[in-house]
Amino acid sequence: MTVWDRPEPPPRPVPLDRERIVAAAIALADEGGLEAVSLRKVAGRLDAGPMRLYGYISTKQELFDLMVDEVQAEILPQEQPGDWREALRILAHRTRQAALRHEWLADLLGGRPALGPNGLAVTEATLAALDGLADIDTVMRAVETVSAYFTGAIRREIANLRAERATGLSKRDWQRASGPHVTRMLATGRFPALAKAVYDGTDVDAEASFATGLDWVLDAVAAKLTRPPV
Amino acid sequence: MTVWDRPEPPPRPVPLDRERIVAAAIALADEGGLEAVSLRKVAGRLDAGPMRLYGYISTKQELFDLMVDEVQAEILPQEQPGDWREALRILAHRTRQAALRHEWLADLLGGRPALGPNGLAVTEATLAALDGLADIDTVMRAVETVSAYFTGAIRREIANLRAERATGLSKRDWQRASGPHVTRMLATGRFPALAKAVYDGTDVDAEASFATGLDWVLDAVAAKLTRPPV
DNA sequence: AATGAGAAAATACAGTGTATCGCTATGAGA
DNA sequence: TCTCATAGCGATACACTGTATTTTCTCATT
Repeated sequence: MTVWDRPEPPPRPVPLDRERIVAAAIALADEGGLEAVSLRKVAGRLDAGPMRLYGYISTKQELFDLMVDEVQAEILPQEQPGDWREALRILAHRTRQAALRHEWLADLLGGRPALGPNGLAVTEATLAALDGLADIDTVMRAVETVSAYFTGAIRREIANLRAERATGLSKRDWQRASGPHVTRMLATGRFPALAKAVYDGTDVDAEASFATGLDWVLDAVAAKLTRPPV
Repeated sequence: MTVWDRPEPPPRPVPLDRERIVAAAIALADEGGLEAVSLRKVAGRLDAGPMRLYGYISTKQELFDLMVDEVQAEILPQEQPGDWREALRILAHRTRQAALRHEWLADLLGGRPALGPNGLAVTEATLAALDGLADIDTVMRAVETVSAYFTGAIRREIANLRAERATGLSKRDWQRASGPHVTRMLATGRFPALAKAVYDGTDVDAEASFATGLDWVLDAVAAKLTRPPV
């Protein structure tokens, strides 16, 4: 019996692992946002049935956790610079850049504790930057404060970016002229400070604004680090 | 023909308005989190069919927007204190308290621009606190920085709170002993700074931690306000 | 060759957001 | 008082979701 007579063996299912699953999910999210990620579509990209995924994750939320952890690998800088301030600044900016590459990250940022290997590594890097410069509690407070800032700032930035994209207008134009509701509200005179900000404020670009706020927060941290370390 | 002969008129549908819809949605979210809010359930609480809601909102996302705006009314303080620092501190704390009352707020905070009447009022109050103390751009940067901080901090606090609740353990105990994964990771020695923080750090309560970080950020703002106002 | 175990697939279910569509009750006009 | 247009409402429908359960199949072992 030659090869030609024997039928081909039935197609074995392509092997799966978390890495491939997460990669597919990230690709979907990059293309269509978080809500484009469904277990069926993820599995579909891997030529598998949806239930197949449940061997690797036990809930969709866990898939999101894996996605976040995967992206946090992009955040880790190659090498740690000496200056604590530079280290924190870099971490913050890299997080921001990751969120600009993967906008869905903004929806997940800060939503759950990041306990994956890369998440822990990011936390480690953050703490390490300040290690020894003050007592542990001060260091922890500093880390929490800085990361609360950039988490919040990134979320707001992405939120605004989406709003601008949805209306097709720059934030200023939209507030100033074309957002009928906002315009009307400002016209009521009930929001004088806001009106002043909208009409007289300079339209500074997002990155600069992020960097400025970050510097302020880092200034605050610097001031607290002057106390003697333990 | 007496009243008794005449049949009752057919039951008129109970009138609806956004206020009642939003109240029902908030009640559901308070009880079961954001994912307990479905248009069917909201409508059900009002003895209406799901499609009825589409006369008042055109998308579920809009319902969320209305919910957020409603809760922001709780944030507005009754009267504005004279000191800008006190004003910002109060706004931050009231936001935090609102999020503790309505944990789902943490999921929505910063997710979309808050353009509802109460959202605008909160922004106005925040800007007004700093009005005249510096040039507009500095004031805006200050407002953005402070609110980025407390947005991020609140989100993290709620995220941790949920994690603790899910495991039934305090954050420290959970990290220190019972979270097998974290324990194992720390034992690898790859996260020395993190291990030190977990084992040697003091377990300060969430409100104090929030307040401390907030004070630091306010210090930073204070330092920038010293420049001459316009 | 039969059997057992394990993985994958198919099916199923309860629920979701939203589009569409006929009905019906209501108020305006005669 | 009757008729008619219309707006609002309910029902129905659709495509899709996350996940439980059941069925089928493949392979290694006896």
